[in-house]
Amino acid sequence: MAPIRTRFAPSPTGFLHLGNVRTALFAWLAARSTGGSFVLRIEDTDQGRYVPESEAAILETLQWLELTWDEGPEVGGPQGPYIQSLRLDLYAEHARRLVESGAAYWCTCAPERLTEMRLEQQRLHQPPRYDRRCLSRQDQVAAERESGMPAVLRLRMPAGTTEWDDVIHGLIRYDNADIDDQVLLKSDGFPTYHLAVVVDDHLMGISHVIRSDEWIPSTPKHLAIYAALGWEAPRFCHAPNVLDESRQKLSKRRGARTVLEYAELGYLPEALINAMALLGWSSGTEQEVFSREELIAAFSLERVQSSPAVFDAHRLDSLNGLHIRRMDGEALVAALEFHLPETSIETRRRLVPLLRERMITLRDAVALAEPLLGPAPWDPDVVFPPRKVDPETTGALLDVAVAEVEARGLDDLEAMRLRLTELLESRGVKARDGFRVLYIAILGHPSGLPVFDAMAFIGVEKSAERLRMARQELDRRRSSPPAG
RNA sequence: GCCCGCAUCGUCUAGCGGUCAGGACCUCACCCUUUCAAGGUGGCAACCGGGGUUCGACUCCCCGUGCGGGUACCA
Repeated sequence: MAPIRTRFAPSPTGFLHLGNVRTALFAWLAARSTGGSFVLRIEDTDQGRYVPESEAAILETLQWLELTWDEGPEVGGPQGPYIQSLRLDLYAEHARRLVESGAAYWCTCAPERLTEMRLEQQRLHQPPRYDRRCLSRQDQVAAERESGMPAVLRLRMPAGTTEWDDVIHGLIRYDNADIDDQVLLKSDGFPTYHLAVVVDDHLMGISHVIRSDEWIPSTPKHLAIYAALGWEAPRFCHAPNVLDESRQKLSKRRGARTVLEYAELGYLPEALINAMALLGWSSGTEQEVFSREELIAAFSLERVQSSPAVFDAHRLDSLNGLHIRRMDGEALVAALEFHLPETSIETRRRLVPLLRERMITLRDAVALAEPLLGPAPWDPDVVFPPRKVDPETTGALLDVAVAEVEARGLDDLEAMRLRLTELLESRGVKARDGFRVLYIAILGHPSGLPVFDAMAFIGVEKSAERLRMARQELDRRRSSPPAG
Protein backbone atom coordinates (compact mmCIF):
# COMPACT_ATOMS: atom_id res chain seq x y z
CA MET A 1 0.00 0.00 0.00
CA ALA A 2 1.44 3.34 -1.04
CA PRO A 3 1.95 5.82 1.79
CA ILE A 4 -1.10 7.97 2.33
CA ARG A 5 -0.64 11.59 3.18
CA THR A 6 -3.73 12.95 4.77
CA ARG A 7 -4.91 15.59 7.15
CA PHE A 8 -7.44 16.56 9.74
CA ALA A 9 -8.74 20.08 9.28
CA PRO A 10 -11.06 21.11 12.09
CA SER A 11 -12.40 24.61 12.43
CA PRO A 12 -12.01 26.24 15.82
CA THR A 13 -15.69 26.79 16.38
CA GLY A 14 -16.10 24.43 19.28
CA PHE A 15 -14.80 21.36 20.99
CA LEU A 16 -14.25 18.00 19.38
CA HIS A 17 -16.80 15.25 19.85
CA LEU A 18 -16.74 11.61 18.85
CA GLY A 19 -18.08 12.35 15.39
CA ASN A 20 -15.32 14.80 14.50
CA VAL A 21 -12.62 12.72 16.02
CA ARG A 22 -13.78 9.48 14.45
CA THR A 23 -13.03 11.06 11.09
CA ALA A 24 -9.68 12.28 12.38
CA LEU A 25 -8.97 8.76 13.59
CA PHE A 26 -9.66 7.27 10.17
CA ALA A 27 -7.33 9.80 8.58
CA TRP A 28 -4.67 9.13 11.18
CA LEU A 29 -5.00 5.37 10.81
CA ALA A 30 -4.85 5.62 7.03
CA ALA A 31 -1.58 7.52 7.32
CA ARG A 32 -0.04 5.36 10.02
CA SER A 33 -1.06 2.07 8.48
CA THR A 34 0.64 2.93 5.21
CA GLY A 35 3.70 4.61 6.62
CA GLY A 36 2.40 7.93 5.35
CA SER A 37 1.96 11.21 7.13
CA PHE A 38 -0.73 13.05 8.99
CA VAL A 39 -1.15 16.80 8.88
CA LEU A 40 -3.17 18.95 11.22
CA ARG A 41 -4.55 22.19 9.86
CA ILE A 42 -6.77 24.73 11.56
CA GLU A 43 -9.50 26.10 9.31
CA ASP A 44 -10.36 29.43 10.86
CA THR A 45 -11.70 31.27 7.87
CA ASP A 46 -14.95 32.16 9.57
CA GLN A 47 -14.20 35.06 11.86
CA GLY A 48 -17.76 35.18 13.09
CA ARG A 49 -17.78 31.70 14.52
CA TYR A 50 -14.30 31.65 15.95
CA VAL A 51 -14.15 30.36 19.52
CA PRO A 52 -10.79 31.25 21.06
CA GLU A 53 -10.46 28.36 23.51
CA SER A 54 -11.40 25.76 20.97
CA GLU A 55 -8.11 25.78 19.15
CA ALA A 56 -6.21 24.80 22.26
CA ALA A 57 -8.90 22.25 23.10
CA ILE A 58 -8.54 20.64 19.69
CA LEU A 59 -4.82 20.19 20.16
CA GLU A 60 -5.32 18.91 23.68
CA THR A 61 -7.91 16.39 22.52
CA LEU A 62 -5.67 14.99 19.83
CA GLN A 63 -2.72 14.89 22.19
CA TRP A 64 -4.70 13.11 24.85
CA LEU A 65 -5.73 10.49 22.32
CA GLU A 66 -2.15 10.37 21.05
CA LEU A 67 -3.31 11.03 17.54
CA THR A 68 0.02 12.55 16.72
CA TRP A 69 0.47 14.86 13.75
CA ASP A 70 3.63 15.09 11.68
CA GLU A 71 3.01 18.63 10.53
CA GLY A 72 0.78 21.31 11.93
CA PRO A 73 0.44 23.75 14.80
CA GLU A 74 3.18 23.51 17.44
CA VAL A 75 5.32 21.15 15.36
CA GLY A 76 5.49 23.20 12.16
CA GLY A 77 6.51 21.71 8.84
CA PRO A 78 7.61 22.62 5.33
CA GLN A 79 4.18 23.74 4.12
CA GLY A 80 3.33 26.02 7.00
CA PRO A 81 1.77 27.95 8.43
CA TYR A 82 -0.92 25.42 9.25
CA ILE A 83 -3.51 27.94 10.29
CA GLN A 84 -5.58 29.29 7.46
CA SER A 85 -5.93 32.82 8.75
CA LEU A 86 -2.16 33.03 8.37
CA ARG A 87 -2.28 32.00 4.74
CA LEU A 88 -4.53 34.73 3.35
CA ASP A 89 -2.04 35.89 0.73
CA LEU A 90 -1.94 32.38 -0.72
CA TYR A 91 -5.69 32.33 -1.21
CA ALA A 92 -5.70 35.82 -2.69
CA GLU A 93 -3.04 34.80 -5.15
CA HIS A 94 -4.95 31.76 -6.32
CA ALA A 95 -8.19 33.70 -6.45
CA ARG A 96 -6.47 36.10 -8.82
CA ARG A 97 -5.42 33.22 -11.03
CA LEU A 98 -9.00 32.00 -11.14
CA VAL A 99 -10.26 35.44 -12.14
CA GLU A 100 -7.62 35.76 -14.83
CA SER A 101 -8.52 32.43 -16.37
CA GLY A 102 -12.21 33.22 -16.26
CA ALA A 103 -12.96 30.45 -13.75
CA ALA A 104 -14.21 32.95 -11.20
CA TYR A 105 -16.01 36.28 -11.31
CA TRP A 106 -16.95 39.10 -8.99
CA CYS A 107 -20.46 39.57 -7.74
CA THR A 108 -22.03 42.51 -5.93
CA CYS A 109 -25.49 41.13 -5.48
CA ALA A 110 -27.02 41.98 -2.13
CA PRO A 111 -27.82 39.12 0.26
CA GLU A 112 -31.49 40.08 0.16
CA ARG A 113 -31.60 39.59 -3.57
CA LEU A 114 -29.98 36.18 -3.26
CA THR A 115 -32.42 35.06 -0.62
CA GLU A 116 -35.35 36.20 -2.67
CA MET A 117 -33.96 34.44 -5.71
CA ARG A 118 -33.63 31.12 -3.89
CA LEU A 119 -37.14 31.36 -2.56
CA GLU A 120 -38.42 31.91 -6.06
CA GLN A 121 -36.41 28.96 -7.36
CA GLN A 122 -37.82 26.77 -4.68
CA ARG A 123 -41.30 27.87 -5.57
CA LEU A 124 -40.66 26.92 -9.18
CA HIS A 125 -39.20 23.53 -8.19
CA GLN A 126 -35.84 24.52 -9.56
CA PRO A 127 -32.40 23.78 -8.15
CA PRO A 128 -31.17 26.67 -6.03
CA ARG A 129 -28.26 28.46 -7.63
CA TYR A 130 -27.00 31.94 -8.36
CA ASP A 131 -28.50 33.30 -11.55
CA ARG A 132 -25.22 34.84 -12.75
CA ARG A 133 -26.64 38.29 -13.04
CA CYS A 134 -23.27 39.83 -12.29
CA LEU A 135 -21.45 37.63 -14.77
CA SER A 136 -23.05 39.50 -17.64
CA ARG A 137 -22.24 42.92 -16.24
CA GLN A 138 -18.63 42.58 -15.13
CA ASP A 139 -17.70 46.12 -16.21
CA GLN A 140 -20.34 47.61 -13.96
CA VAL A 141 -19.35 45.26 -11.16
CA ALA A 142 -15.75 46.44 -11.51
CA ALA A 143 -16.90 50.02 -11.20
CA GLU A 144 -19.02 49.20 -8.19
CA ARG A 145 -16.08 47.52 -6.48
CA GLU A 146 -13.99 50.56 -7.33
CA SER A 147 -16.46 52.76 -5.52
CA GLY A 148 -16.29 50.58 -2.44
CA MET A 149 -19.31 48.38 -2.85
CA PRO A 150 -18.83 45.04 -1.08
CA ALA A 151 -18.29 42.11 -3.45
CA VAL A 152 -17.66 38.39 -3.37
CA LEU A 153 -15.75 36.24 -5.79
CA ARG A 154 -17.72 33.37 -7.26
CA LEU A 155 -16.61 30.18 -8.91
CA ARG A 156 -17.97 29.91 -12.43
CA MET A 157 -19.18 26.36 -12.31
CA PRO A 158 -18.56 24.87 -15.76
CA ALA A 159 -21.26 23.05 -17.70
CA GLY A 160 -21.34 19.29 -17.94
CA THR A 161 -21.11 16.62 -15.30
CA THR A 162 -18.67 15.93 -12.52
CA GLU A 163 -17.82 12.53 -11.18
CA TRP A 164 -15.21 10.93 -9.01
CA ASP A 165 -14.43 7.52 -7.66
CA ASP A 166 -14.88 7.87 -3.94
CA VAL A 167 -12.75 5.45 -1.97
CA ILE A 168 -15.65 4.67 0.33
CA HIS A 169 -18.73 5.23 -1.83
CA GLY A 170 -17.50 4.33 -5.28
CA LEU A 171 -18.59 6.39 -8.25
CA ILE A 172 -20.55 9.54 -7.46
CA ARG A 173 -21.83 11.69 -10.29
CA TYR A 174 -23.36 15.18 -10.37
CA ASP A 175 -24.97 17.26 -13.04
CA ASN A 176 -23.16 20.57 -12.85
CA ALA A 177 -26.40 22.35 -13.61
CA ASP A 178 -27.49 21.50 -10.08
CA ILE A 179 -24.44 23.10 -8.55
CA ASP A 180 -24.26 26.69 -7.45
CA ASP A 181 -21.57 29.21 -8.32
CA GLN A 182 -19.93 28.97 -4.95
CA VAL A 183 -18.57 32.02 -3.19
CA LEU A 184 -14.78 31.70 -3.01
CA LEU A 185 -13.84 34.98 -1.42
CA LYS A 186 -16.15 36.66 1.04
CA SER A 187 -16.64 40.39 1.12
CA ASP A 188 -14.38 40.58 4.16
CA GLY A 189 -11.55 39.27 2.02
CA PHE A 190 -11.41 35.88 3.71
CA PRO A 191 -11.67 32.79 1.56
CA THR A 192 -14.51 30.35 2.10
CA TYR A 193 -13.75 26.79 3.06
CA HIS A 194 -14.07 25.74 -0.56
CA LEU A 195 -11.21 27.83 -1.87
CA ALA A 196 -8.97 27.39 1.14
CA VAL A 197 -9.37 23.63 1.36
CA VAL A 198 -8.40 23.11 -2.27
CA VAL A 199 -5.44 25.45 -2.18
CA ASP A 200 -4.15 23.98 1.06
CA ASP A 201 -4.72 20.34 0.25
CA HIS A 202 -2.88 20.79 -3.01
CA LEU A 203 -0.02 22.85 -1.61
CA MET A 204 0.35 20.48 1.30
CA GLY A 205 0.48 17.47 -0.97
CA ILE A 206 -2.50 15.70 0.51
CA SER A 207 -3.07 12.42 -1.33
CA HIS A 208 -6.33 11.42 0.34
CA VAL A 209 -8.95 13.87 1.49
CA ILE A 210 -10.67 12.02 4.30
CA ARG A 211 -13.65 13.93 5.62
CA SER A 212 -17.24 13.17 6.56
CA ASP A 213 -20.21 12.55 4.31
CA GLU A 214 -21.67 16.02 4.54
CA TRP A 215 -18.94 17.20 2.18
CA ILE A 216 -20.09 15.07 -0.71
CA PRO A 217 -22.33 17.77 -2.19
CA SER A 218 -19.51 20.30 -2.32
CA THR A 219 -16.94 17.99 -3.81
CA PRO A 220 -17.90 18.90 -7.41
CA LYS A 221 -17.09 22.51 -6.58
CA HIS A 222 -13.71 21.49 -5.28
CA LEU A 223 -13.05 19.36 -8.32
CA ALA A 224 -13.88 22.34 -10.54
CA ILE A 225 -11.33 24.45 -8.67
CA TYR A 226 -8.65 21.78 -9.02
CA ALA A 227 -9.34 21.63 -12.74
CA ALA A 228 -9.35 25.41 -13.15
CA LEU A 229 -6.00 25.63 -11.41
CA GLY A 230 -4.62 22.82 -13.51
CA TRP A 231 -4.06 20.58 -10.53
CA GLU A 232 -4.50 16.88 -10.13
CA ALA A 233 -7.21 16.17 -7.57
CA PRO A 234 -6.55 13.94 -4.56
CA ARG A 235 -8.56 10.82 -3.79
CA PHE A 236 -11.71 11.56 -1.85
CA CYS A 237 -12.85 9.38 1.02
CA HIS A 238 -16.17 10.40 2.48
CA ALA A 239 -16.63 8.67 5.78
CA PRO A 240 -20.16 8.09 7.03
CA ASN A 241 -21.50 10.30 9.77
CA VAL A 242 -21.73 9.28 13.39
CA LEU A 243 -25.29 9.59 14.61
CA ASP A 244 -26.80 9.98 18.05
CA GLU A 245 -29.59 7.76 19.39
CA SER A 246 -32.17 9.84 17.57
CA ARG A 247 -30.30 9.15 14.35
CA GLN A 248 -29.15 12.71 13.85
CA LYS A 249 -25.61 13.74 13.08
CA LEU A 250 -23.70 14.04 16.34
CA SER A 251 -23.39 17.65 17.35
CA LYS A 252 -22.50 19.71 20.36
CA ARG A 253 -25.74 21.56 19.88
CA ARG A 254 -27.68 18.35 20.43
CA GLY A 255 -25.80 17.45 23.55
CA ALA A 256 -22.99 15.32 22.22
CA ARG A 257 -20.23 14.97 24.77
CA THR A 258 -16.81 16.26 23.92
CA VAL A 259 -13.88 13.88 23.95
CA LEU A 260 -12.34 15.81 26.81
CA GLU A 261 -15.50 15.24 28.82
CA TYR A 262 -15.13 11.52 28.27
CA ALA A 263 -11.60 11.86 29.56
CA GLU A 264 -12.85 13.46 32.76
CA LEU A 265 -15.50 10.80 33.13
CA GLY A 266 -12.78 8.18 33.26
CA TYR A 267 -12.68 6.77 29.77
CA LEU A 268 -9.38 5.55 28.44
CA PRO A 269 -8.01 6.98 25.21
CA GLU A 270 -7.44 3.46 23.94
CA ALA A 271 -11.04 2.52 24.60
CA LEU A 272 -12.38 5.62 22.94
CA ILE A 273 -10.20 4.95 19.92
CA ASN A 274 -11.30 1.34 19.82
CA ALA A 275 -14.96 2.33 20.03
CA MET A 276 -14.65 5.02 17.40
CA ALA A 277 -12.83 2.71 15.03
CA LEU A 278 -15.71 0.28 15.24
CA LEU A 279 -18.13 3.00 14.19
CA GLY A 280 -18.01 2.51 10.47
CA TRP A 281 -15.05 0.21 10.20
CA SER A 282 -14.54 -3.46 10.87
CA SER A 283 -11.56 -5.69 10.40
CA GLY A 284 -13.46 -8.46 8.68
CA THR A 285 -12.33 -10.83 11.43
CA GLU A 286 -14.11 -11.45 14.69
CA GLN A 287 -11.69 -9.35 16.67
CA GLU A 288 -13.45 -6.49 18.42
CA VAL A 289 -10.93 -5.34 20.99
CA PHE A 290 -7.98 -3.55 19.49
CA SER A 291 -4.98 -1.77 20.87
CA ARG A 292 -3.77 1.25 18.98
CA GLU A 293 -1.05 -0.82 17.32
CA GLU A 294 -3.44 -3.58 16.34
CA LEU A 295 -5.69 -1.00 14.78
CA ILE A 296 -2.86 0.44 12.73
CA ALA A 297 -1.97 -3.03 11.53
CA ALA A 298 -5.53 -3.98 10.62
CA PHE A 299 -6.92 -0.73 9.24
CA SER A 300 -7.70 0.01 5.64
CA LEU A 301 -9.92 2.65 4.08
CA GLU A 302 -11.44 0.05 1.80
CA ARG A 303 -13.10 -1.58 4.78
CA VAL A 304 -14.80 1.59 5.94
CA GLN A 305 -18.56 1.30 5.83
CA SER A 306 -20.58 3.62 3.61
CA SER A 307 -23.59 3.81 5.91
CA PRO A 308 -23.96 6.06 8.95
CA ALA A 309 -23.48 4.54 12.41
CA VAL A 310 -25.34 5.23 15.62
CA PHE A 311 -23.01 5.71 18.55
CA ASP A 312 -23.69 3.20 21.32
CA ALA A 313 -22.64 4.28 24.80
CA HIS A 314 -23.00 0.71 26.11
CA ARG A 315 -20.44 -0.49 23.63
CA LEU A 316 -18.01 2.18 24.78
CA ASP A 317 -18.56 1.18 28.41
CA SER A 318 -17.92 -2.44 27.62
CA LEU A 319 -14.76 -1.64 25.70
CA ASN A 320 -13.56 0.70 28.42
CA GLY A 321 -13.91 -2.02 31.04
CA LEU A 322 -12.09 -4.45 28.81
CA HIS A 323 -9.23 -2.03 28.24
CA ILE A 324 -8.96 -1.27 31.93
CA ARG A 325 -8.63 -4.97 32.61
CA ARG A 326 -5.94 -5.51 30.04
CA MET A 327 -4.07 -2.36 30.99
CA ASP A 328 -0.58 -2.49 32.43
CA GLY A 329 -0.67 -2.30 36.25
CA GLU A 330 1.59 0.68 36.66
CA ALA A 331 -0.21 2.52 33.88
CA LEU A 332 -3.46 1.98 35.71
CA VAL A 333 -1.93 3.21 38.96
CA ALA A 334 -0.87 6.35 37.14
CA ALA A 335 -4.17 6.84 35.35
CA LEU A 336 -6.03 6.63 38.64
CA GLU A 337 -4.20 9.59 40.12
CA PHE A 338 -6.55 12.04 38.40
CA HIS A 339 -9.58 10.44 40.01
CA LEU A 340 -8.03 9.68 43.38
CA PRO A 341 -5.89 12.80 43.80
CA GLU A 342 -5.46 12.40 47.55
CA THR A 343 -3.89 8.98 47.30
CA SER A 344 -0.24 8.09 47.24
CA ILE A 345 1.20 5.89 44.54
CA GLU A 346 1.62 3.10 47.11
CA THR A 347 -2.01 3.32 48.10
CA ARG A 348 -3.07 3.12 44.50
CA ARG A 349 -0.84 0.13 43.94
CA ARG A 350 -2.67 -1.70 46.72
CA LEU A 351 -6.01 -0.58 45.39
CA VAL A 352 -5.58 -1.59 41.77
CA PRO A 353 -5.95 -5.35 42.25
CA LEU A 354 -9.24 -4.79 44.09
CA LEU A 355 -10.66 -2.23 41.67
CA ARG A 356 -9.51 -3.46 38.31
CA GLU A 357 -12.25 -6.01 37.61
CA ARG A 358 -14.94 -3.76 38.94
CA MET A 359 -14.49 -0.59 36.94
CA ILE A 360 -16.32 0.44 33.82
CA THR A 361 -14.70 3.84 33.95
CA LEU A 362 -11.75 5.04 36.01
CA ARG A 363 -14.14 7.29 37.87
CA ASP A 364 -15.80 4.21 39.33
CA ALA A 365 -12.71 3.92 41.49
CA VAL A 366 -13.91 6.87 43.55
CA ALA A 367 -17.05 5.19 44.86
CA LEU A 368 -15.47 1.77 45.04
CA ALA A 369 -12.51 2.89 47.10
CA GLU A 370 -14.40 5.35 49.27
CA PRO A 371 -14.94 3.00 52.24
CA LEU A 372 -11.27 2.07 52.18
CA LEU A 373 -9.90 5.58 52.03
CA GLY A 374 -12.16 7.21 54.58
CA PRO A 375 -14.99 6.47 56.96
CA ALA A 376 -17.68 4.08 55.72
CA PRO A 377 -21.01 5.57 56.68
CA TRP A 378 -23.85 3.17 56.13
CA ASP A 379 -25.99 3.48 53.11
CA PRO A 380 -29.24 4.98 54.51
CA ASP A 381 -31.28 2.40 52.62
CA VAL A 382 -29.37 -0.55 53.96
CA VAL A 383 -31.46 -3.36 55.42
CA PHE A 384 -29.90 -4.58 58.66
CA PRO A 385 -29.85 -7.30 59.65
CA PRO A 386 -29.93 -8.28 55.98
CA ARG A 387 -32.79 -10.37 54.66
CA LYS A 388 -32.60 -14.07 55.34
CA VAL A 389 -30.28 -13.49 58.29
CA ASP A 390 -31.82 -13.52 61.75
CA PRO A 391 -30.64 -11.03 64.40
CA GLU A 392 -29.10 -13.74 66.60
CA THR A 393 -26.93 -15.08 63.82
CA THR A 394 -25.99 -11.55 62.87
CA GLY A 395 -24.90 -10.88 66.42
CA ALA A 396 -23.02 -14.14 66.69
CA LEU A 397 -21.22 -13.56 63.44
CA LEU A 398 -20.15 -10.09 64.47
CA ASP A 399 -19.02 -11.32 67.90
CA VAL A 400 -16.88 -14.03 66.40
CA ALA A 401 -15.43 -11.66 63.83
CA VAL A 402 -14.52 -9.11 66.48
CA ALA A 403 -12.97 -11.76 68.64
CA GLU A 404 -10.98 -13.18 65.75
CA VAL A 405 -9.63 -9.82 64.71
CA GLU A 406 -8.73 -8.87 68.23
CA ALA A 407 -7.10 -12.20 68.98
CA ARG A 408 -5.33 -13.00 65.77
CA GLY A 409 -5.34 -9.79 63.76
CA LEU A 410 -5.71 -10.07 60.01
CA ASP A 411 -2.87 -12.42 59.25
CA ASP A 412 -5.01 -15.43 58.51
CA LEU A 413 -8.18 -14.19 56.95
CA GLU A 414 -8.79 -17.50 55.24
CA ALA A 415 -9.09 -19.14 58.64
CA MET A 416 -11.55 -16.46 59.71
CA ARG A 417 -13.52 -17.00 56.55
CA LEU A 418 -13.79 -20.72 57.25
CA ARG A 419 -14.72 -20.08 60.84
CA LEU A 420 -17.51 -17.72 59.85
CA THR A 421 -18.77 -19.97 57.09
CA GLU A 422 -18.94 -22.83 59.57
CA LEU A 423 -20.85 -20.70 62.02
CA LEU A 424 -23.39 -19.65 59.39
CA GLU A 425 -23.88 -23.19 58.18
CA SER A 426 -24.39 -24.50 61.67
CA ARG A 427 -27.21 -22.00 62.01
CA GLY A 428 -28.73 -22.86 58.66
CA VAL A 429 -27.85 -19.55 57.02
CA LYS A 430 -26.36 -19.57 53.57
CA ALA A 431 -22.91 -18.06 53.39
CA ARG A 432 -23.95 -15.74 50.55
CA ASP A 433 -26.66 -14.29 52.78
CA GLY A 434 -24.74 -14.24 56.01
CA PHE A 435 -21.66 -12.53 54.68
CA ARG A 436 -23.74 -9.51 53.82
CA VAL A 437 -23.54 -8.67 57.51
CA LEU A 438 -19.82 -8.33 57.15
CA TYR A 439 -20.08 -6.25 53.99
CA ILE A 440 -22.39 -3.81 55.69
CA ALA A 441 -20.18 -3.61 58.76
CA ILE A 442 -16.98 -3.00 56.84
CA LEU A 443 -18.14 -1.18 53.71
CA GLY A 444 -21.45 0.32 54.84
CA HIS A 445 -23.14 -1.44 51.94
CA PRO A 446 -24.13 -5.05 51.29
CA SER A 447 -21.93 -5.28 48.21
CA GLY A 448 -18.67 -3.92 46.96
CA LEU A 449 -15.04 -4.88 47.15
CA PRO A 450 -14.18 -8.32 48.56
CA VAL A 451 -14.71 -7.85 52.26
CA PHE A 452 -11.62 -9.64 53.52
CA ASP A 453 -9.44 -7.70 51.12
CA ALA A 454 -11.12 -4.56 52.36
CA MET A 455 -10.33 -5.49 55.96
CA ALA A 456 -6.73 -6.20 55.09
CA PHE A 457 -6.57 -2.80 53.45
CA ILE A 458 -7.97 -0.76 56.32
CA GLY A 459 -6.11 -2.73 58.97
CA VAL A 460 -6.82 -4.36 62.31
CA GLU A 461 -7.93 -1.32 64.23
CA LYS A 462 -10.43 0.03 61.78
CA SER A 463 -11.72 -3.44 61.00
CA ALA A 464 -12.37 -4.19 64.65
CA GLU A 465 -13.89 -0.78 65.19
CA ARG A 466 -16.33 -1.11 62.27
CA LEU A 467 -17.33 -4.59 63.40
CA ARG A 468 -18.01 -3.34 66.94
CA MET A 469 -20.00 -0.41 65.59
CA ALA A 470 -22.12 -2.79 63.57
CA ARG A 471 -22.70 -4.89 66.66
CA GLN A 472 -23.88 -1.78 68.54
CA GLU A 473 -26.07 -0.78 65.64
CA LEU A 474 -27.67 -4.20 65.73
CA ASP A 475 -28.56 -3.83 69.39
CA ARG A 476 -29.86 -0.36 68.80
CA ARG A 477 -32.12 -1.47 65.95
CA ARG A 478 -33.38 -4.45 67.94
CA SER A 479 -34.42 -2.27 70.84
CA SER A 480 -36.04 0.37 68.63
CA PRO A 481 -36.98 -0.96 65.22
CA PRO A 482 -37.03 1.76 62.57
CA ALA A 483 -40.48 3.05 61.78
CA GLY A 484 -42.15 1.75 58.66
C1' G B 1 -38.82 22.21 -3.33
C1' C B 2 -33.92 20.68 -5.70
C1' C B 3 -29.51 17.46 -5.31
C1' C B 4 -26.74 13.52 -3.05
C1' G B 5 -25.87 9.41 0.20
C1' C B 6 -27.54 5.13 2.88
C1' A B 7 -30.64 0.53 3.98
C1' U B 8 -28.62 -7.35 7.71
C1' C B 9 -30.77 -8.72 15.04
C1' G B 10 -32.66 -2.77 19.56
C1' U B 11 -27.15 -0.93 18.46
C1' C B 12 -22.14 -1.73 15.90
C1' U B 13 -21.21 -5.21 12.22
C1' A B 14 -19.52 -10.16 9.04
C1' G B 15 -21.37 -11.57 4.42
C1' C B 16 -19.08 -10.04 -1.43
C1' G B 17 -25.04 -15.76 -6.02
C1' G B 18 -25.78 -21.63 -3.08
C1' U B 19 -24.35 -20.20 4.82
C1' C B 20 -28.57 -23.76 10.02
C1' A B 21 -27.29 -15.58 7.88
C1' G B 22 -21.66 -15.44 11.94
C1' G B 23 -19.59 -12.12 15.97
C1' A B 24 -19.80 -8.05 19.62
C1' C B 25 -22.78 -4.70 22.76
C1' C B 26 -27.50 -4.72 25.25
C1' U B 27 -30.82 -8.25 27.56
C1' C B 28 -32.36 -13.00 29.88
C1' A B 29 -31.06 -17.83 32.20
C1' C B 30 -27.49 -20.87 34.29
C1' C B 31 -22.39 -21.97 36.21
C1' C B 32 -18.40 -20.13 39.28
C1' U B 33 -18.51 -17.44 43.91
C1' U B 34 -17.81 -14.21 50.82
C1' U B 35 -21.12 -9.57 48.10
C1' C B 36 -20.52 -6.81 43.65
C1' A B 37 -17.89 -7.52 39.57
C1' A B 38 -14.91 -10.28 36.28
C1' G B 39 -14.98 -14.94 33.74
C1' G B 40 -17.61 -19.23 31.47
C1' U B 41 -21.99 -21.61 29.03
C1' G B 42 -26.56 -21.07 26.72
C1' G B 43 -31.19 -18.36 25.05
C1' C B 44 -34.05 -14.27 22.58
C1' A B 45 -33.31 -11.26 18.35
C1' A B 46 -32.16 -9.27 11.54
C1' C B 47 -31.68 -9.50 5.57
C1' C B 48 -37.44 -2.41 4.44
C1' G B 49 -41.28 -3.46 0.27
C1' G B 50 -42.27 -4.63 -4.93
C1' G B 51 -40.54 -5.95 -9.54
C1' G B 52 -36.78 -8.01 -12.50
C1' U B 53 -31.74 -10.91 -13.82
C1' U B 54 -30.46 -16.06 -12.56
C1' C B 55 -31.18 -23.07 -12.00
C1' G B 56 -30.64 -20.15 -7.41
C1' A B 57 -30.74 -14.05 -4.40
C1' C B 58 -29.22 -10.85 1.88
C1' U B 59 -25.79 -10.43 -2.11
C1' C B 60 -26.62 -7.81 -9.04
C1' C B 61 -30.31 -4.13 -11.66
C1' C B 62 -34.83 -0.96 -11.48
C1' C B 63 -38.85 1.37 -8.82
C1' G B 64 -40.92 2.58 -4.32
C1' U B 65 -40.50 3.56 0.96
C1' G B 66 -37.77 5.06 5.06
C1' C B 67 -33.64 7.45 7.29
C1' G B 68 -29.61 10.82 6.87
C1' G B 69 -26.87 14.84 4.58
C1' G B 70 -26.36 19.23 1.48
C1' U B 71 -28.90 23.28 -0.40
C1' A B 72 -24.98 30.17 3.21
C1' C B 73 -20.44 35.87 2.11
C1' C B 74 -20.58 28.21 8.25
C1' A B 75 -17.27 24.71 8.20
